[in-house]
Amino acid sequence: MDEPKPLRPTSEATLRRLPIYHHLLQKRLATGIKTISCSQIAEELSCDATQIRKDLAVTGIKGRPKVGYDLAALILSIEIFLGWSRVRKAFLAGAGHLGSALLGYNRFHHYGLDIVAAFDRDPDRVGTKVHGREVLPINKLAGLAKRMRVEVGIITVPAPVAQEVADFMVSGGVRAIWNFAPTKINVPAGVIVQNEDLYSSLGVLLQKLSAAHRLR
Amino acid sequence: MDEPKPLRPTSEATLRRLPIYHHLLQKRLATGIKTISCSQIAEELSCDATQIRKDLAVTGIKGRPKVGYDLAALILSIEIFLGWSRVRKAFLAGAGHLGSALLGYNRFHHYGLDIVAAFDRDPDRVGTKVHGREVLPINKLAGLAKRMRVEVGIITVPAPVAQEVADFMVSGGVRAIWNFAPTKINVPAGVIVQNEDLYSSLGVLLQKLSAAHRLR
DNA sequence: GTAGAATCGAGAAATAATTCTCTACTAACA
DNA sequence: TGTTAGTAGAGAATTATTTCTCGATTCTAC
Repeated sequence: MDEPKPLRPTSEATLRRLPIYHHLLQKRLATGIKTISCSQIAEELSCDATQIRKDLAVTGIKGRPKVGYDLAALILSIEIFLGWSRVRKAFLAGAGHLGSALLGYNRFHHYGLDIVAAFDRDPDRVGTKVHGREVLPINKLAGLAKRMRVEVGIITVPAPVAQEVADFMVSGGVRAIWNFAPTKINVPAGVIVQNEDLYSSLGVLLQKLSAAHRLR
Repeated sequence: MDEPKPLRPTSEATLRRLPIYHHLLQKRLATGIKTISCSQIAEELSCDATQIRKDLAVTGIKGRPKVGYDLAALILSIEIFLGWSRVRKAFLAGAGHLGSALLGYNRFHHYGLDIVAAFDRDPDRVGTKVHGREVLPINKLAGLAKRMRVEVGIITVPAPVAQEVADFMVSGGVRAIWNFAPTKINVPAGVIVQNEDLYSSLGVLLQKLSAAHRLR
């Protein structure tokens, strides 16, 4: 079980598809089947079988001709590759609507993430509980992150204060930031930022809708 | 002001970047400046100026050498291209944590979307109000969508019921679906689906974090 | 005016991603 | 014990995307 040693990092497109396969595979595992082939996955997701084969290859899994992959082994292989097998502690900053929704996702720990505390600047929110986690004042974030060795930060504050919050996280030793604020945040080299801009998705959706209108 | 006539549809990568430029441009507009160049945007977002120039070109905007683009015109050009200038009605299905959070976004109508009603299957939720919108029973969705000429559907229900909800939306004449459920939904040709899988984003983030660990 | 610096825009080159093709292997079946 | 059909895996070909290069344009300063 030697780790794949990628000279170049895996492409973002592949990384985004792996969780989609994972969802499907788990659904299939529940039905009791033991193996699955790329052609079957491709059929189900209406995409190309070769692409799936290449995607799965990055996780280091080996399949057998005429049979496919061992389902349980494949799921595990994806989980290990994506880093879901080791649960990492996360702090969430911004206990508004979206932040609360994320705190309500109680399956994140199956996907490698444990949101251990929430932070907010609003004194009315501080001290309340959201889905079982107490909301702490934002100025405690950096110190606590360092003490608790928190690796991941989640930003759900408004855009104008996102950079400030990111700076707190970085100074607390956070190594990866999941940024839901629609703004660029600057971090030192080595800190990973994953932007999650709802307006970008909405833009894609509505542009396609507009383009479809235009064609008729 | 002739529309750009793309032989091929604009790439998803470009569509995703346009809203990011839009955010920055609006921030700059507030400072009172009148024009902006690709090099300035590139500097701010730490990316390539040529890429920005090509991205902006798809909207049909024209710039002037040595000056750049007229800021207000550029913002408008992006908004028109993305379909944000015409507000479309949307129904949201699934008034749970995430659904409520989306209903709380009160700026969507600036981005071409007006969520006019929410639907849910849970009788305890039906009849309550979430951020000013009454929650209606899911079996009314299709009929109302047709009557109100709703064009967009937002799915924030659990994965196992996502397909069923999508079918309701399609039968109600919805032409584009924003799917937050981590599962594939099947729709007839011509209906646009934009998947928004949080677990995919999380996968990207955590894999990069794991890979960074492995390198040390 | 004229020179120089900055920028757009278009096409070429380089890079990355996807899809195609072929070979070798495995299981089921006659 | 062949024979056949289905599949993984590797590499080639194709396609898409990003980056580079260069000429044309326009503003600023002298």
